[in-house]
Amino acid sequence: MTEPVLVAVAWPYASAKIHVGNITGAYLPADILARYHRLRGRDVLMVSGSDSHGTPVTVRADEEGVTPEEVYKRFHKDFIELFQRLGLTYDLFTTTHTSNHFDVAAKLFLSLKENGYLYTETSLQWYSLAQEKFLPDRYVEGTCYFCGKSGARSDQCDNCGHLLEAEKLIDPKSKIDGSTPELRKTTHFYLDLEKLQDPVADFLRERQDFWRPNVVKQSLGQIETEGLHGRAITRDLAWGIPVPVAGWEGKCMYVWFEAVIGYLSAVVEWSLLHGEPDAWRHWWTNEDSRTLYCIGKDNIPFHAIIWPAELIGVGESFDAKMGNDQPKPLVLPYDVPANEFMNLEGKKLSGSKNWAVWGLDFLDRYDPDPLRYYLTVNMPENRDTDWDWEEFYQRNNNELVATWGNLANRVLAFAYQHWEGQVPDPGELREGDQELLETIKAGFETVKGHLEAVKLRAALQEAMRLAAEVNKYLDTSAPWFEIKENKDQAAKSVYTAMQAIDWLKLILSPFLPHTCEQLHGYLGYDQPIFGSLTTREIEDDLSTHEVMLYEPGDALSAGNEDLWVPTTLAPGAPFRKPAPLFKKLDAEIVAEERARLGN
RNA sequence: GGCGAGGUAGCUCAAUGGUAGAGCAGUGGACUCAUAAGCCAUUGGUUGGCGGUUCGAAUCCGCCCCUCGCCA
Repeated sequence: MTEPVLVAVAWPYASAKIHVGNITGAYLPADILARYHRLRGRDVLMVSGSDSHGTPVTVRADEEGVTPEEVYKRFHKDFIELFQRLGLTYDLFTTTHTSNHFDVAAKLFLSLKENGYLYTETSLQWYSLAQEKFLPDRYVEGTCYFCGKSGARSDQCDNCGHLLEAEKLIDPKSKIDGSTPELRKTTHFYLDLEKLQDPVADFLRERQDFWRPNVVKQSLGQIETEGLHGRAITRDLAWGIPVPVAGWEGKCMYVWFEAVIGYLSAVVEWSLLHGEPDAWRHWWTNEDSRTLYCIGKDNIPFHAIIWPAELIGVGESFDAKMGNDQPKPLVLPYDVPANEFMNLEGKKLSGSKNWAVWGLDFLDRYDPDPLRYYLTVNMPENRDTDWDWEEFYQRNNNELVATWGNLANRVLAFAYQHWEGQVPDPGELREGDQELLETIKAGFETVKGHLEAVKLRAALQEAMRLAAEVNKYLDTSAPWFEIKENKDQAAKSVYTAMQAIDWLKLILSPFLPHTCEQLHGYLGYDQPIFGSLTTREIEDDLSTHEVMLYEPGDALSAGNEDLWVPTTLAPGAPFRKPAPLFKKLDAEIVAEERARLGN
């Protein structure tokens, strides 16, 4: 066992399709990091799942006349298909609707309760007489008593911006069926964030030097100016995890409280599926464990404040409930590299207006690596970015195809033709050859530095810059001239370029896994770099659920060896006939794709 | 309203008090192994606005404008 790295990825909510903004915001950066750490030989576990509970799922189910379970499963199935096709190496992609997650969430809830971090409070909530259930604030609309505008939510008027007191709202109506709700008293559990404020602030201050400023400053700023206040963690709702306390039947844990617990429960489920029930402790109770949370900026407070607060409040109690005699506390987040948002052609993404590029739809027309490339060079790491079809087209053709794909193809095709599928023997390398190789070798260090700091754009740009260096080298040495005069000299040039490509293949593989694997095969390797993704149907006490699993298999990265090093390409070794790695796109796709938007 | 992030070349971004840079696009050139790809050269900026501190400000301070997120 080596250094544990837990890549914890945002849980997609199971009532909306996934678009490119979701992918670049959280899922893709997670996979790039996971694959990088796999290459480093670390014990990587990347987990997530469908966030399957809560009111929006039940509302959709009612509209369609099906059960909430059917709704979540439909979206869940699509998530798995998308992630599999994109090559996102989730060691486990599961769902919150499993008996394991229910059990872990209950243990966590009870740990917080026993440790004195939960309290109860009674408040007034809207109750639908027609549906015989409570309604969340955002499902009740009425007329604003400040500006007189109709369509105001019961807690806030979007027109004038005033916060509203529910009982003063004029003519309240249920958004679901138009009936008139009434206010009723209800009691809920609250997480005592006030009590946890100081340790959470300390936790943030310890990390403020290396966390992204928008994550840490926002969180600390809020604590220092307003302080933290208790938040309700239960709801009057049937679709979710029952509150594990006698007399609380009919109430469930609130989704934002329960879904983040998935980062823990998914690791427990992975351990159970692999027949090592205690394995989860390697990532969760090991002080050397590094946990990285890949999320979008809308989720910052949950991951930088509330989830750490839950973990601090739980202390050693969860481990004790899992049956360990010498229980340890749970590991707090090492980093929360939250991304900003991606817009589309200058406007905010909107699912309801179909102003979006949907993941599965994209993959029906294009390959996964061009998507991964464009989403990485344009990743919203520091600010909001824009998906622009013209730019996608340009970057695909001018960068991915021209700089990198063409480099690999021109060198391997030339070598295959003139050396009959064997790596040329260069003999002694010339000064210029060695210089190029030193330049590319240095890339292992610079790209590593960027990846460790979670600067994925910079890492990929550096790798592409190195590919351009090889193109320059080829222009200078010009093996197509050398071969006419002296094949031995050409062998030196071609070998040097092949060696550089072999290294760049590894450096680029976290970003472009499909085509790098392909290139890896052309270069003559039989053992793949990475493992593969499979799905399985799991049956438990609650239901059945589909999971996606990453299986390292016999891949090079399956072991604990650090592969992030320049290896030597053996002269004389056989390699395979190459083919282009990427497709050049037609300029017409820009207009075609733009025409699809907003319909 | 409060807490934050961002605003630099046509586009995407870099530059933490010391001559504003890179990639792409644009323009010009020589070449041909390669997906008409690659290479060399080059045009292009009132750093959102106003004011202040400083010998010197994209950078520090104040006010304002715009975009985005969270909270109330």
